[in-house]
Amino acid sequence: MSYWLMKSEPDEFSIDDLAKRRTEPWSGVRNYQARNYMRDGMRVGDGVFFYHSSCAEPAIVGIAEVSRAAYPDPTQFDPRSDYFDAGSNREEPRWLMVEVRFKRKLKRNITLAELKERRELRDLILLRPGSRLSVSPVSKAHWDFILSLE
DNA sequence: GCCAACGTTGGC
DNA sequence: GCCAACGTTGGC
Repeated sequence: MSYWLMKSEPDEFSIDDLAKRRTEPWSGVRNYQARNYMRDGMRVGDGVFFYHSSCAEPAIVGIAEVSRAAYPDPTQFDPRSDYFDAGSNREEPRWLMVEVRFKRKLKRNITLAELKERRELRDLILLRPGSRLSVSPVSKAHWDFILSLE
């Protein structure tokens, strides 16, 4: 079992939205590294930290799990979608997505500021300078440590 | 293959 | 809204 962190802007899709929907196709990832993590790494049942980005208080706010492994993201084929990619095609889809299922909200939000204070987390990909990956791996040690902060 | 220009991300 | 960091694009 592996662990991951996925970013979402709460104005677009928040942990409360996921709680209501129960499961959500994670469409719109248009970064090759993030796609490769989904394709090569993410398996059904993997743990996911749900992170709120681009907001007043960036933080890990909840836990989800992978409920479906990578499959082609249909929005790449839809000319009306913001995520349309004219360079992709159905025979060889360029972009993939996974589906995630809500597990629970954290008892309290663990803020980016707090994560940065913890020496134990200095290698967390989220905290690497300039890291903008919307999907990134989390080691079991980091996963367990972050949960211990809850 | 290089690299400048451009667009995006995301914290602040 | 600013801007640093990064990825992508496209001319050469």
